[in-house]
Formats: sequence, C-alpha cells, structure tokens
Amino acid sequence: MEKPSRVATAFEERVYTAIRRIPRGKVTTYKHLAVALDCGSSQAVGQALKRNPYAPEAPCHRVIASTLTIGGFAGHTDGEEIRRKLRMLAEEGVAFTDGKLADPKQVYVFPKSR
DNA sequence: CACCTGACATAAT
DNA sequence: AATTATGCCAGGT
Repeated sequence: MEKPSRVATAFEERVYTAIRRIPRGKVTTYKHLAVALDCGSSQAVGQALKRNPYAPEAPCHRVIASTLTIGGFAGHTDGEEIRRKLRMLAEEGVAFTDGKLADPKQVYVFPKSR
C-alpha cells in the first residue's frame, strides 16, 4: 500500500510553470531555469523536474544541461530514458549531434522577470 | 535540527 | 579531453 502521491512544493510548481512556457521546438537549460526562478542552484531545479508529477503538460524533456548536453531524464543520466528524450526533441525539431545540441540557437531564453 | 542526496555548474588537476 | 573537487539550493531521512 503505497501512500498517496506527494504534493508538489511551491518551488516545484514554480519550475513546472516555467517550463510550460517553453515553446515547442525549443529547449532550455537548468541554469537558465534557475536564473529565471531566481534560484542559484540548477541542481535544485533538476530535482524538481525529476519529481515532475505533471506529465506532458510540463515538457520536462525540453530542459537540457547548460553545456548543451542532453542532461537527464526519468531519473537517469543515460540509457533508454535518455534516448526517448532525444527522440521527443527530434520530433519537435530539436536535433542533437554527438550528444550535444546541434543548434544552440534553439535554446529558449526566459523573458526578463521584474 | 544535522546530515545526505541529487535529471547541475564551474574550476582545477 | 577526462576525472575530481567544490559550490549552490531544495527535499528527504
């Protein structure tokens, strides 16, 4: 008997809301997200995504590492889950080469919050 | 409340 | 270029 699903914290919800603004065919980085959320730790952002309770509603697959690498997905930094992530991105027009983003211009930059 | 972990980032070696 | 070490922040135990 598993306990009921966890409730997302305010910080997590903030992350999900942010990634939802990412237009299709584009991607962002954990770092950019951290900055947009005014959080100095991209790692904290990554953790929120891993716990993503909202499925395709929150396109967590559109978030990559600042080095333009694929990053992680479904709790794995490599493996089949990563292949799926790459495939989904490819379907949206985001191509990767040798594990890196082919066109850095496809990185979405969040609007200035103020 | 103290300690550890993590879908990261950056610098140093 | 690859590996190691340190920093940052939030969440879990």
